[in-house]
Amino acid sequence: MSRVVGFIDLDAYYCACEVKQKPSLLAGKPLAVCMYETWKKSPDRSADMDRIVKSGGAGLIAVSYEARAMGVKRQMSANEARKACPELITVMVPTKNGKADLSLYKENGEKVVEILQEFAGIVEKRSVDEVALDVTDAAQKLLETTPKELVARQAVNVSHFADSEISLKASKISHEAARRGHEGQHEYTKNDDDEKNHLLKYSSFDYLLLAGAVVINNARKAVRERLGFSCSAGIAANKMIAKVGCGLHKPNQQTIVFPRSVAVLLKDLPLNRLPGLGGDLGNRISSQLNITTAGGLANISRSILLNAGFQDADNLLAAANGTLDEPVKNRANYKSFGSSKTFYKHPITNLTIADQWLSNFAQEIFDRIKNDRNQRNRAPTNVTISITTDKSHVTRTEKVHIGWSDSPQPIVRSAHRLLRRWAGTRTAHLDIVVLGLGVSNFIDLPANKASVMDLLTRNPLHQSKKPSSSAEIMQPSKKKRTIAELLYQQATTSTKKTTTVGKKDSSFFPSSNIDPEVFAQLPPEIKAELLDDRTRLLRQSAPSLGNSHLEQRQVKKKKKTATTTIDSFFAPRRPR
DNA sequence: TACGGTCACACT
DNA sequence: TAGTGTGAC
Repeated sequence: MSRVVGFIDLDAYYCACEVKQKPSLLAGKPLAVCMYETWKKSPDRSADMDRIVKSGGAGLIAVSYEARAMGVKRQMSANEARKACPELITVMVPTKNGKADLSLYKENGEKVVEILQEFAGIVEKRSVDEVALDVTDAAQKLLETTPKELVARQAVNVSHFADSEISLKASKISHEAARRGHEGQHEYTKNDDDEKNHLLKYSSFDYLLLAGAVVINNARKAVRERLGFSCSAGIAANKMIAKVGCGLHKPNQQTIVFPRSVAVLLKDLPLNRLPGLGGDLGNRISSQLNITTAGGLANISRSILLNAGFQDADNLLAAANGTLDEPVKNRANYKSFGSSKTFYKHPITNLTIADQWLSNFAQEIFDRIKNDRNQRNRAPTNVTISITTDKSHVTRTEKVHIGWSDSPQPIVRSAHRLLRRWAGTRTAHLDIVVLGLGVSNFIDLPANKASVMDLLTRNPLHQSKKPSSSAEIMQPSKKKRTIAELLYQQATTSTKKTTTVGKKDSSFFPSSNIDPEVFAQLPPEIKAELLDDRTRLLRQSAPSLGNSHLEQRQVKKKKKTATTTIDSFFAPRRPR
């Protein structure tokens, strides 16, 4: 069953966030946001401070359309950019605790998603500035209440069409040129081509797309009016084509791709503008099969693709034909949070410094967790550190119990433990060039903080088996402790006796105040987690056998055996 | 001499 | 599962 998908991309988003901070200074100006100088120690600058820098600054991470028009490119450094465009205003990214602080952009991005959720049943947050919406239902409703001719007229008034001359011209230019800006990138003005299009006969699905375009336009208008952000959009029968359509006219414009226009749109579209083919895979396809466009790929037979070693031939062809139909995911928030920093010029050499940074990261991440937890009653269960040296890039993960804990300590301790797991016996010259920390694997929490603590905490005054009222359990005989604290105590006070893990539940917490009966009733995965924590903590007190030298791997250098399939966002998971 | 900091996901 | 690698913004 065909869907109506809108793909929304916020225009020069980081710049727009900065304009929102200081409109009188920045609105309408050629503007770029640059990185802080990662190698220098300088005072933090919070989001609300004046962060305009007249010299210095690292690479650009966002460029306003005004600046793009004057030749400023994203891969420039701030100094290069000012040279190319003397009137350019460069704003440095906010910093906190000695690293970039992207919360200004993240928080605004979440507000955008909240607004968009009013307009679509299914909302997929794809990045800080991109959202895909399934607006099929909303479009249908609109058609039920409004004459279709009127809907079509409204849509035509605010939309481009993918098969207009100007759209097709935009489809032919390169990936990089599309970013630089082109003729199609100006505020919408009506053109005869689109009017002509309107005179064509619409199919019933065309009307649905037109209705979707009206919905998307309303959504964009709401974002602009309430938050001040302009955005561009594509409307099509699937996510991938909606994204391609979105790129045809920017900023602050939207483009409809009718099914009949898909082939002509893709015919001369550079191959690397197909999502997922912008990197190695696209390059390999291009060079091995001697093609440069999506249309060219569409003409290659499946067997030739397979013979050339592209196992994902079916999806590649579906992408090239515009029929790849990955549904819009119902996910409006992140699946993981992370924090990282490069130390290129001054690599981290010892555990103490690394510990400090990890603690910083943990605090930042924990702030996000608390916020997220209050809104969504969920918490992560995995902690991962990521370490890059000259020679290697590795990650190390372990389980963590956070729950409703009010302290970042569980994350800090995990991070420090993982660091040592990586470092092994080596204590000097760690040479860490990039250090990162992340949390993932969110689980839903019981809505009520008290209830979980009550469940897991034995209260000697109330041993009865009948379920206690919360009023009863809310009067603890002594201060309740978190699971982490209990486990920690357990581990550190326990003798080195060997325990058969997993054999008899009730013997596991002899000196803790977790009620064994309660523990026995816990879901198996929670049990396992607690037991894992415990054994790990016990193990921690034993001398660790450094094995980092065995774990080191050569940094991958442009292996041609990359197996990545076309953009995982768009490609259906292959059956296994 | 240096794409910064985060994301999601496929594969094994 | 934990870990590696790619791709994208």
